[in-house]
Amino acid sequence: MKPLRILVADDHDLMRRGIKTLLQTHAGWEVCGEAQTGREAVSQTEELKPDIVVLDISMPDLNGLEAARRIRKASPTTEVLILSLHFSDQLIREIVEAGVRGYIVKSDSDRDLIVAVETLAKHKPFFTPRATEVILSNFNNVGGTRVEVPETVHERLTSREREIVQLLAEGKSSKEVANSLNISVKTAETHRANIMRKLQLHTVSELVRYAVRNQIIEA
Amino acid sequence: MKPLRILVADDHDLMRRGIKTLLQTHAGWEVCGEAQTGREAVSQTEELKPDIVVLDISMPDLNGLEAARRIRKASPTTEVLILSLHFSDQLIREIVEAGVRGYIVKSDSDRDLIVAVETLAKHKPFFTPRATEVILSNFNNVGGTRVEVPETVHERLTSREREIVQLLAEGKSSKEVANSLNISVKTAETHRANIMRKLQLHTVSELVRYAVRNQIIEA
DNA sequence: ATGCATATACAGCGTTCACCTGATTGAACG
DNA sequence: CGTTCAATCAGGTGAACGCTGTATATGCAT
Repeated sequence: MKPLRILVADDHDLMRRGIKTLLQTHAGWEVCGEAQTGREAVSQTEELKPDIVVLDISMPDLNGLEAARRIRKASPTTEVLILSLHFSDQLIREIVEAGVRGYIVKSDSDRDLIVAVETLAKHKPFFTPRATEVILSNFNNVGGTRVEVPETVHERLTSREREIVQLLAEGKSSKEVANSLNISVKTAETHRANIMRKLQLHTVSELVRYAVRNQIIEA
Repeated sequence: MKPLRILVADDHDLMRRGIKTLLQTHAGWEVCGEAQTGREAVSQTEELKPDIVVLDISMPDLNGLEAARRIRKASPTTEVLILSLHFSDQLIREIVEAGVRGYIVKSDSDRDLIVAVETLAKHKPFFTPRATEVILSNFNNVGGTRVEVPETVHERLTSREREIVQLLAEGKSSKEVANSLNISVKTAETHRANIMRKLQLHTVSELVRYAVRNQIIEA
């Protein structure tokens, strides 16, 4: 039984070493190389031909997403596991399009990392339930008129809803939104509820942070 | 020779496990506990009385900076090592003021972590050259003309209030804050009102943006 | 020691808001 | 011509919120 060979790419030394140590405690797994940038990850992959590449998304020189695209193109049998700091709908969509078949965030447990690598070793995809939800909701849109622009979940909002997202994120109550738009409070509340459901948010706080991340408003 | 006892606090499971593994490979060091939030870190510190606490700066419930303040106050002989994702001048000033004597960023090498812990174990401060520069430049300014105080209104909040700011910004209602802190809803509401008055804010939205700007929470 | 300010904690009361479960209209689309 | 969806609106309920006022402990300066 030859060992499973893994390449670890993360610009944070501490993180990289931690992941390396974690993986190496697993019997039959070997960390065959390390990289600190996306560019290094690509060249190391070509050189070492690992079975699996663990890629942090935020790396200098060449980010993890672009690195993943090149790795998948140059070496389609190499599986890629993307690590990101925060959960991101947009990112999931992009990595799936890039042919990546594994995604976890750093707050996921170390068990998830192990299971993800195990799964990818069998050339099967691994996504956490939360990520799967995003992929599924996106899958539903594929049948329709697909524009070439990668749309975020944000695009699924109607124009009216996007308008209201901003007002809410700016701190307006439903009543104030209603006054601003000359509609009834009830209508504003319905829009608000629809927005929250579509974006899977539950509090104003989350809405504000969403709006800041998506540059709808500034912090 | 009794072992050096270390508490590791980081909300990212992978990171925490990585750090733990790294530290434990060092002879004579023992990770006596782990925490996922600042609040856990404080209570674990009081309970376990570790020699050193390694604190990630961005944690839910109670951030690393505020946790450090409390740890230093409650247990002055316990050394604190702050871990942050990105280098930040402002953060360095704040942690130094909080009596923290060690600071590294996650892109520093694992050697730095080891050396930092070694140094703190001798109750000596550890800062990377880059951090030292910031501290020095700040020291120089103290005597001279201190260019406009970037001191936020934040300073005027009490420790309890800062704690509540974070919970509110994370999306908790007054009721949930009350439950988290085991106080009555009325008290939570009073704190909330005092915070809003002191910071001259009027909506949750403004509070969230304030918290994001001041790195109390992340967007 | 004796005030005085402050941090922390709590309550009543009235207003407002958010959330839930509905409905209706009109436009687009095949 | 039926379906889907965007946009509009309502009633009812429970919770949140703002305001005013109180209580206790602590620390600090006079």
